[in-house]
Amino acid sequence: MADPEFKKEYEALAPIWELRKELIKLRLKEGKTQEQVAAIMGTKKSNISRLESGEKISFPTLSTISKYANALGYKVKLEFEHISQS
Amino acid sequence: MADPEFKKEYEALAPIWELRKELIKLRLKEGKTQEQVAAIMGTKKSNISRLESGEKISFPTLSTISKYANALGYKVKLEFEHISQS
DNA sequence: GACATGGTTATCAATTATGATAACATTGGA
DNA sequence: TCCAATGTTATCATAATTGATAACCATGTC
Repeated sequence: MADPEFKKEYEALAPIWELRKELIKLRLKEGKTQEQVAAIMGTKKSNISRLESGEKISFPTLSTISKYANALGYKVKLEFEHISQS
Repeated sequence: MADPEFKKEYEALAPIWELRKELIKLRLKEGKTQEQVAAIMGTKKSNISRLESGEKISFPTLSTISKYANALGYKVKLEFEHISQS
């Protein structure tokens, strides 16, 4: 974490970890399994697993996130927060 | 719009139009050109144009949206709204 | 008119995300 | 133990996004 390159990478990925945690939380809250969500989305459970906690992190498209949310009865809302100057 | 298939397509794309409008609004608010944003993001202005208002609509990745927002001094925040049952 | 600026469009290559299948790990219950 | 359910991982094929280049349009200014 002392390595500025690594730190930058880590910080860039942080939002993805947050998102994943949210997705899982949402799914459990609605009492659904990965397989059920997959079925509604028209895909397979392995893909849901990858989306939620796959080893190789990727940046899903808005389409995927939206489909996932819809499958659980939610819709996605995007907001932009101004970063305070230092 | 009477065609249910078309209607479904349209509604699925609606969030993208919203996002695009927001991106443009944010950029203008910060007084930056597409070329300036592109430079900060490490890409070209044509790609920014496509992202903001390209003819062929696509669903950008969270990575792209995040980079764009960061280039303008913002960070992306995702929220999930429960859809009321009908 | 010539020119610079900002934005658009078309195209192709490269990268990345997604889909599908199969095998495996883990857990809990009968 | 055996079994079913749930989630994970690996792999490959397909689809989609993104990058880069170039040409173009529209506008305003000299």
